[in-house]
Amino acid sequence: MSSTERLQRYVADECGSCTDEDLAGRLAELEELNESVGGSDLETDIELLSALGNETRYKIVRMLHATDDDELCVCELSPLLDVSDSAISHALSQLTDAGLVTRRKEGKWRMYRATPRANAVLVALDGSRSL
Amino acid sequence: MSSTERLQRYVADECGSCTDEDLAGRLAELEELNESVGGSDLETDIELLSALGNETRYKIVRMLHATDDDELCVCELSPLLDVSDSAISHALSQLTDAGLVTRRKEGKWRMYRATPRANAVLVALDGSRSL
DNA sequence: AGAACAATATAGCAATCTCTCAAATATTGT
DNA sequence: ACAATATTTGAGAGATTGCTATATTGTTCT
Repeated sequence: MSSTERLQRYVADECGSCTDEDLAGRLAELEELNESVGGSDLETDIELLSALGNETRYKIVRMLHATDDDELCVCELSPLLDVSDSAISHALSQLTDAGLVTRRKEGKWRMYRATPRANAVLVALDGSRSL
Repeated sequence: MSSTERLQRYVADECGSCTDEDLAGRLAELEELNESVGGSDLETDIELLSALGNETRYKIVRMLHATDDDELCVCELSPLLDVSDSAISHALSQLTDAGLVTRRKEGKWRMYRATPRANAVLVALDGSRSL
């Protein structure tokens, strides 16, 4: 069974009396929808979301977002996260790749900071909780 | 090596001349930070983010967000996603659990709709892309 | 230069995820 | 009731993830 056969049945169902042009129009609409979604930002967004969608990484970004000092070093994150330093470093690396944090050298310490985009997403999460 | 030893060295480093009270204060600050992060919304947020952080599911929510009709049925999503109907159904189920979509029966068709929260997160992603 | 230390990179393993296939459920039309 | 159809559910295979342990890099201090 072709995938579009069911769709045609559905459109016909919905539309009641519907010409073939209507069907074609609906198919074109859906195709357009599909193209609008498959934009170049898709991969970037998914990388961001899946990076944030993990307890260790989410907590890190939350802490960076919430701290008064704007930035924290690994040595400050470590005592608050029940994973190894190695895991924290991995997490920070992935968060950096995803555009959620930035890194700065300070002597032998590395300072991490949440990006504006990370802050925007967290604010949206907080603001949409009661919707 | 205790985890807090390194932190104490760091705080001492940063602070220059620092009393033990200062060290204790900083530790208390970090502990407070940690508690503020570990709130009850943590699991919900992570479920939402990891649900969105997958190509199939992200595309579904994007399409539901973008469509003029506000809702779509599986038969409309199917032709646009290179996975089986079964996979789409699994994806929709997970998105429902995560609070990103809602379901409505319409005869033998099931209509899906993005939730306000899903829309808010997508808007935040779009709005923060250029930051 | 060498020791100590902060952080990162590599390797490997266990757990989880994501898909497909097959079977089940629910609804409509005959 | 039966057949057809739309979707869901359950099971299982292969890919991916997330961690730890170990080795390595880069920095500071003596």
